[in-house]
Amino acid sequence: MPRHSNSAPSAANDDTVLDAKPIRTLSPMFPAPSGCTTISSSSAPPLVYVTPYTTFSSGSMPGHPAHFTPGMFPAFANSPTVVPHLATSQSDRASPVTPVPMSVSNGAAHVELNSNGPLHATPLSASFQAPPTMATPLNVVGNSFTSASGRKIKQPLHLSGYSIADSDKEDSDSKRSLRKKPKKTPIRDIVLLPPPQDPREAVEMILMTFDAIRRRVLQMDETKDTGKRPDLRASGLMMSSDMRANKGKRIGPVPGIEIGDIFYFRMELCLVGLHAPSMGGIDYMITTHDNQDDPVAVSVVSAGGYENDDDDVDVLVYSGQGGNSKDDQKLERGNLALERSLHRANHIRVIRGAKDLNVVNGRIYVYDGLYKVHESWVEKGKSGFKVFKYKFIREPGQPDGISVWKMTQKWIENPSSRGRVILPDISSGAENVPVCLVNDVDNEKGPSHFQYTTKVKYLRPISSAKTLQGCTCLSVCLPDDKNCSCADHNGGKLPYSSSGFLICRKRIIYECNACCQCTLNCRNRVTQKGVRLHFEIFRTKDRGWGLRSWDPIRAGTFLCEYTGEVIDEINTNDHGEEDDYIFQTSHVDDKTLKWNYGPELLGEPSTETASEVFKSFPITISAKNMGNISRFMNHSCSPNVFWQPVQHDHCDEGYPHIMFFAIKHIPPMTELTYDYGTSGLVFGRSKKCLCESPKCRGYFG
DNA sequence: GCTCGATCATGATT
DNA sequence: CAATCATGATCGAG
Repeated sequence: MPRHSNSAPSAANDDTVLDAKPIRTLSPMFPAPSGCTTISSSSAPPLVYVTPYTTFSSGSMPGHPAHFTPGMFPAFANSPTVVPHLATSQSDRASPVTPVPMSVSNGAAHVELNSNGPLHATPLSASFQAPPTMATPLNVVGNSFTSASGRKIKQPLHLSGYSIADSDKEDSDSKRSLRKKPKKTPIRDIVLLPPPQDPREAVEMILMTFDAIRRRVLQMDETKDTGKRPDLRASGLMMSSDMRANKGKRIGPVPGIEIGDIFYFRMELCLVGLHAPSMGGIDYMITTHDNQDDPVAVSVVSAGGYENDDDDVDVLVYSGQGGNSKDDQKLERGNLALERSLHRANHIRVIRGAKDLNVVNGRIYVYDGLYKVHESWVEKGKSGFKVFKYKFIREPGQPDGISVWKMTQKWIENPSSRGRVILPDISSGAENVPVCLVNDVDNEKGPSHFQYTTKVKYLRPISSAKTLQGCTCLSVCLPDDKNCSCADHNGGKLPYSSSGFLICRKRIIYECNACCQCTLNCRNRVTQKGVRLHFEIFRTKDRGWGLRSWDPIRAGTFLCEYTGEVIDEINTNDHGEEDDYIFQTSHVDDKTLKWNYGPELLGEPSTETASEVFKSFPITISAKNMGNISRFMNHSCSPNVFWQPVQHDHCDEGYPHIMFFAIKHIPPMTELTYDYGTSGLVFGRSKKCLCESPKCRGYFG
């Protein structure tokens, strides 16, 4: 039961209108009886929400300094042309084919209505008020707003290498010179990628780019004392380039974000429009109601920083902000917004923090869907000061969120608690971690027989003119060691972060080998140590068996190797059936290419062009008769896994190890898929694709 | 040598 | 603007 179907909209996304039935009084906060709430009839207005996919009124979209053209970015040279879908309504623009900046194309303009008339959504610090006409959507993303907000812009890292000839006239010098505030980073120096039409694609691209920059900054900064916080460096660069999705606050679901999505940094939540404050736990917006400002909460992050109990997955008791155990909390800011949300009964997004021991800081954020505040009260905290408490209850009918995470955590602690198990370890102890075989779907008893192997079986002894060479690093290879020949071999830098995440896709990664002086603890030995995650082979609805993980997986994490028999040619069996377990390096998809993006945004020239990096290798592997968990990984045109050639025990560069890594953060229990690619003109070998991706090519293999 | 908490300094956003 | 359920580094305990 994968929760993330590529095509099926979640129940929450259909939720365009807030239900008006919960009626509550404006129960006074002071004094409040501890632990109880007053419910009585009320005239509290229902809050109706219109999805942000309303059309833009002509001219409401401000001029945007960032232009891109298809093909400007190398890897998009053969991508479909970006459709300038606002061109018709933007006929007064200088250029009729100005593509839409990402943050605007995702539809940040929205309006809220209630039975009493329009309820205008106004950003907190917006200095303008839109005319209160019902028909006009209020655009909260205007450039004038963002520029006038006066936020401190950090100069980005050196940006060069690309230029955009087309400079905007709207943001003229005269306009700019009037402003005293620090001006926004000139975006024209950065090439923005075309915003994908699909909101999910847009969100994924933002997160992927963020993490690519973050990893690269981390790698660069390791040798210096300066420059901490790669997450902030990456997000600052992206924010100043307006590379973000779903800008502008909104109530309810965020396009492209699905329940269960996981995040590793608060800034990721900000970049995709899920939760704006970089530290604050409560995000709220000012609405107007009866000509009065009325704050309502839109999202909260429950990261366990306050004294909360978290036993029930559908209930969240959230503490108000402020006080800091040194003072009474006050009914202001977020606390006031939550109180107002109680009465307005609007949906609030909840992002739950959870412990993940695979991560250094041990924290992960899970989007858990929409909740409503059902009660509030005041109690004395441990320090004796007043603390606001808000009881959130999860709206029914939504896909499982944090409950999936809690379930898999239990299984990891005690694998026997996993039900519907056919085989507790399909590898029979060959892998470091047992691999469950399960079937939640039908009565199939398991895949047909094969020999489980963690090693590749070569046709003949691997021959190479060169012999293995090793580094002379003692103990472990260090990032600043100029004498490390292995770092040298990888282009001067160690290819993995200190915690073992791949930093950038390369044609081949060279890990330390048997000839190296360093120990097995060396960070340049990742894939050679084998499987680290809790995988399970599971029965899919309609695609046979598949692979997924109990652990949440961070982008860049090594998953497993494609093992099997190296073969010369693809054989059919006695019955003329094709070998369904072939791996070839024939095709690399867009998303894998994009994985390397980011360093370009840092001003680094692309060192290797796509054609060099992704030139195919002669190796063909069949996992039909023998193999490992990789043989169960299905194809998808929107994959979450890619392959990366790695060398660590021989030098024959035509026959590298094929290692799989996570493209993006992958929630537990999400099916792992990679792009099988197309073997070109081999008719008859193509199979109908069932991946349900909006970008599905329709066939593969 | 580790892991785990507590504490601290430095933060970006609205 | 100042407040904020971040981060990562550092230090000490176990």
